[in-house]
Amino acid sequence: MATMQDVARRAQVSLSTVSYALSGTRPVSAATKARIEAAMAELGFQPNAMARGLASKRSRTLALIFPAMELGISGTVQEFVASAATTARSHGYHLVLWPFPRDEADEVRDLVVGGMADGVLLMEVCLDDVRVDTLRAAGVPFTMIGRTEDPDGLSYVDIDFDRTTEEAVAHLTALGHERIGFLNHSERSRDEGYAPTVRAEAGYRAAMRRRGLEPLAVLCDERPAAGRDAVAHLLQADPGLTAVVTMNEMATFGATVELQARGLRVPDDVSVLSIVTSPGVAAMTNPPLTTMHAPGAALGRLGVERLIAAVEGTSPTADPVLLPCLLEEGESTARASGHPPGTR
Amino acid sequence: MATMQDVARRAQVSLSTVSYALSGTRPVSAATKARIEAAMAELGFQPNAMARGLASKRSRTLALIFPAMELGISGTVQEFVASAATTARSHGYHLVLWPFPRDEADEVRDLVVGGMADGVLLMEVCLDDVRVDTLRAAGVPFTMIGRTEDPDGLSYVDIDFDRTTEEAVAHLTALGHERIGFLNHSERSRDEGYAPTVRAEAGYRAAMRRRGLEPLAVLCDERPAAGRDAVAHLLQADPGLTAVVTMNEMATFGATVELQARGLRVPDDVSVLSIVTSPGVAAMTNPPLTTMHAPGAALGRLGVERLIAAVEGTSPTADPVLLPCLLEEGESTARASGHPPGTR
DNA sequence: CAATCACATCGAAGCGCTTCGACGAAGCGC
DNA sequence: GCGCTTCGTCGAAGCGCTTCGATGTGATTG
Repeated sequence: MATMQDVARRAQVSLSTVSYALSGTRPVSAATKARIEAAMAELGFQPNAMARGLASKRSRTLALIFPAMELGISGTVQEFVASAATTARSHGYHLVLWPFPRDEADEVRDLVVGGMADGVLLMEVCLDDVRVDTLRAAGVPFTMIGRTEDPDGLSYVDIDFDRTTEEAVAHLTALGHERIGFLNHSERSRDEGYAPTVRAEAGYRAAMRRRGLEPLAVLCDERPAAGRDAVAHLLQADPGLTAVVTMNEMATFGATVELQARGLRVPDDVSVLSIVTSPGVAAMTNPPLTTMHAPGAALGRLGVERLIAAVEGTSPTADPVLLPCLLEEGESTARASGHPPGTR
Repeated sequence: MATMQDVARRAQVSLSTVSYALSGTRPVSAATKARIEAAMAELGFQPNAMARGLASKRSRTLALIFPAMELGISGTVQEFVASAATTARSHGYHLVLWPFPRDEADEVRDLVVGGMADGVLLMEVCLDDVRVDTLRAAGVPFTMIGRTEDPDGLSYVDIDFDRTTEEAVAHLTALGHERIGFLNHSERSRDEGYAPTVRAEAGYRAAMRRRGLEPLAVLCDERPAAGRDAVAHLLQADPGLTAVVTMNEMATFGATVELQARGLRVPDDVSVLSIVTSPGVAAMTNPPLTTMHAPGAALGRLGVERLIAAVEGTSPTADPVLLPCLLEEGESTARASGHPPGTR
């Protein structure tokens, strides 16, 4: 490959001038710059990332750590990745996804210590996450997507589960619903400290209590069949249920089927509101779901911006961000039917 | 951070000896090596990847290019990634996922030209893929997951669609089925040159014809509702259908529902065989699907091994690999019912 | 018109590592 | 006891870039 030296010779300037022309670090006259650019084009010059990284002590690469093997990659994550990659690029960074099991915190740290990445975006953060401690101890710049139990002083972006569940319940009560169930993620996810499972249920319970309503929540595996069972449980606990908030896409598929199998029409008899939903999921059921979809793209952009701020050490520490999911009207929620509760 | 020079001083050896101790390129006495290792541990030494890369002209990184924003990341891809990452690591490489839209072939090339990666794993290769031409022209080592229309001379690993569809049809005919439909991916995927859509249908048709059976295939969007419509079409075209081979997970969910909605029991009246399936999908329907699941893990391992061979230039060009999907008995296929065709 | 000042450019010193040739000290056969 | 090889180690030369201080050149000023 052509080196900068080759370009310099060809453009009849010194090596350093080529560097300045490329980086804009110092002024270069228009004529010189034009010659340099011509030389680069003729030689098909491509700067060597390693040499650049060694000299500048920056790789201009951000590592998005994702535990590929452990949890599914949902549509939300895709929106997130696409937006994060675009944002990184517009700031002159590469965004790469680096697969690491959650327990390999040291390896993640060494990526940055060894100079392969300038900073780390941590996905699937759980309430108590070793990686956070390791990275903090090593002074590695990082931003969490999600947050630990006590994220004070850390850089993060996350879904605002309190507000999302509050708005979900508000949407349903505005339609006259009072007996509203909650279909959560799995018990396993909760036991592993998966934060959404915990935070969303807490938010839902609070939202119900604030209105003097009785919360009714079930955990449920991420399978359609489990969703059917979960609906059965909910209806057994309260046969007068008129609405369900779900935060479990696979289970939601089963849930709507089970409701219909029991002769309960959606939304005429029971409303279904799917929260923290991936794009495209709404269209997958019949009727199309009313959803509150996760702000994946916004989180991707904001997460990268925060990480870059941390890497470049410009802003002291940008404030954390909490974004609610956004309501998107489908056809699975409607005004509560007139049935007095429990008489159906 | 501590440098190799620091380690050398502390261990009272020269810099080069440290390097040899670390790489094993030249023999180092046990005593010296022990001192060096102690020094490294005390200093928390972590070699600088950029310096190493600059000096050795190798990044020891492989880039898995994936068009994140365009197609979903299925369970198969996850198996694939996990296995590829593990294999890469066991050979001393990092595997990173690099999100690039399919049309940014130049950027992909520049990753390697610029030294950020030593080679490229190309996912979601379609029949006519610009990236392949660009990479080949630049002499960049790469291996395809999938293959172009005419992949001669290129390094690739792929699903053996001919054998998979042949075995799918064989499985069903062995059960006495003769009227077997095929539920394919979407028309859009075919128009974009998505290879599986084309190859699987061709394989299915050939397998049917070999047996003197009439093929009946439909394209179908990747949504459950579309799967329901597709089944309706198939049954309209041949009301005597007793089995369906599906290669479209989302549509398969809808397909089983539609069959049951029409009073056709699975598998008693109609068998469903889902091919090129992700792990875990089988359990998502009722009854659990009989599947032929995609050999994601094997492809990941083999793909990385081939790429490393190309990068290191050891083997001339490892032979391409084609692997069939593996049959996994579920409860959605059974012996054809006794109905004379069309009399149901 | 000498002193001053931007501006554009250059040369050289690293960044932290790999790798090559060289070299001293043993160990060997004869 | 001599040359010879082998083993373990060292010093130095880069890899291709960024960046700092220095320098030359006109234009600007009192």
